[in-house]
Amino acid sequence: MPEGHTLHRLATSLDEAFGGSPVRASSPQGRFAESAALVDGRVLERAEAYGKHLFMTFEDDVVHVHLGLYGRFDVHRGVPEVPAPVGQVRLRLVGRGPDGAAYADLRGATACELLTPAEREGVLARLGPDPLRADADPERAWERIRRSRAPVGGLLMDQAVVAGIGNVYRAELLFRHRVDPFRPGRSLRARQWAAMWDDLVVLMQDGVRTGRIDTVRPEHLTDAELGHTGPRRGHSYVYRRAGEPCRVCGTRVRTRELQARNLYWCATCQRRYRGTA
DNA sequence: AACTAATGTGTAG
DNA sequence: TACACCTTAGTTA
Repeated sequence: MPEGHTLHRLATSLDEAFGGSPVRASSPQGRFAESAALVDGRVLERAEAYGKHLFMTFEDDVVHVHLGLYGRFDVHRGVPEVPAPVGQVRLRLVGRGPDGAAYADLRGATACELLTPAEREGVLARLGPDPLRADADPERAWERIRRSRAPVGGLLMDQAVVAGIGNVYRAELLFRHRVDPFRPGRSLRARQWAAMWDDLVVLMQDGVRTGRIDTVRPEHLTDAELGHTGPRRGHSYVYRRAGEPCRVCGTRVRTRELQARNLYWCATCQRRYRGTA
């Protein structure tokens, strides 16, 4: 589930479980063993997320994690005893908080590496504004979008334009604003981008709160969906709904590969752009 | 039990 | 554009 909201959730969770205290770090799977040994027993000062990147700071050593497509970092707090690792655990952190023992297991990540603070800045320099950070400047994203001939559906996935958007937020944001994903960035208007950004901030903050991506307004949910209680996947307008009827107009949702990722959209609600920009 | 697809990114060609 | 990475949830048999 790793889009930006997942990483921000994770940073908070790691901070609460281990922040400010010494942690034991190890790599049961072995691929991060040397680096884990370097931070083992030291104080985790803080964990923070920028877009889909996670940084855990131990003085001048920064553990940089990127979950990629299928990585997970599961944090367990208040356990009576820390269990033996199950499966391929790249990095395990163990600590002790106010509510007992805590441990976290990282598996399947694309990146788990030790960086210097300067290298961390290098990673950050390649990222666009992150809607989940209070200091994010949507104008920086707009400057790229307004000058680009590339399809806006591709621009939104570019982490140098906006940091933290993935395939789900991309598809859903475009639908909610009735924007054709193939429209060139430069055909958008400033006011439209401002509205999309504001919406994205709310959607992603919701994602941080709930741990899922829910983008469908209540009036567009079925009675069955409204009545359903208990854990479930987030609802979407178009993401992974290829061939199903659009929740707004009933047209079958379409899908197509764009830059090696599955794009979903409703060709009726997101009317084809025919401008000359 | 076997098989597929996946919320991502980097590299090679 | 293709695929390597390396894991799991969901589907099919």
